[in-house]
Amino acid sequence: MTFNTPTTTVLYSIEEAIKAYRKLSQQNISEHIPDITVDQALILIILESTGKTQSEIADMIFKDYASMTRIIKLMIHKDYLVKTVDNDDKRKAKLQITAKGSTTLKQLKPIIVTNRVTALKNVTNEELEQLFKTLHKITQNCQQSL
Amino acid sequence: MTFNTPTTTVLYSIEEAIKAYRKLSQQNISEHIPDITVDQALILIILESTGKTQSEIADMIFKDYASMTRIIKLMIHKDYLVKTVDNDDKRKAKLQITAKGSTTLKQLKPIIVTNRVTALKNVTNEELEQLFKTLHKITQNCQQSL
DNA sequence: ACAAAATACTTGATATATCAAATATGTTTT
DNA sequence: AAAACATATTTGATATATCAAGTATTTTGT
Repeated sequence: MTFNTPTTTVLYSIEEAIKAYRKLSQQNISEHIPDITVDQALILIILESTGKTQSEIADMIFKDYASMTRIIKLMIHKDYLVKTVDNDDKRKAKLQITAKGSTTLKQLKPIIVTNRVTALKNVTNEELEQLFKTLHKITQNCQQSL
Repeated sequence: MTFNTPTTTVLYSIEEAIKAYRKLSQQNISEHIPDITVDQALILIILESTGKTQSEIADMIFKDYASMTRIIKLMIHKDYLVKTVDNDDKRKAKLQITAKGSTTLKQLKPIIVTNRVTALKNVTNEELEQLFKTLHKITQNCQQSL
């Protein structure tokens, strides 16, 4: 069991890649929509297609529920969302996209597509599939030993 | 240019994998050393082998300089590090590991090795190499278009 | 029906992330 | 040598991450 420098491990490369992608994404989003973050954009997109609850969305984008509460609060304050109580289960929050949120969503989509294309330039389908597989293996390994 | 749900892209899988790994790492570290974070552990390891400045370490572990200042401040407060002014260049900070830091480092190393082994269980060398290559490509793609 | 447990979300405290502006020291220009 | 610029770090403001504890609703067990 030799001890490699942390910067030489593949887990470091994973971190590096995701940070680079986040930076690119945020920058391109901010150029057009100055007051929204990558994660807030994600939340808008998820809300558009599904009627998920706050916690379900949090799980989808790997956020803590506490963080989620605060992010949602800011999005409401910026008039991207409105929040009402779900009458079928009053514990649940019903989140809806506002008109401003809808307009923003339209602007966001092509930017996000471009970001993905940029990030995955010259990455073949085989590479992508392999990447998926290996990452999934790593994720499973980590989750199983908890 | 179709718009895929964000959760179906490989960039999502990258995020998922790194979050799972961070959670595993933090949990295993906390079991033995309750008051240190994964990143603080990394800083100790980097400081042990090199005489890097604060900013250089920040670059290595993808931290903002402002964050770095605060992390270091906490590590000093917890008696893992001491900080003095570099006499050759008084702008620079000289960081040194304390006795407590040294002891902690000894405890940390096997934990970190185990975490890596756990995360990469059943991942072949070919897969690892391929993973490195593809991630590097993605990182380059993102950085070049900034 | 009622207490206990579970679920969905919130709040508080503290750490970290990020951007912009500030400070202090070094280097270069003229 | 003074001004202009560059580098290393810090500080302030705000957002987010994380853990623990709290509140408000269901749901379950008996």
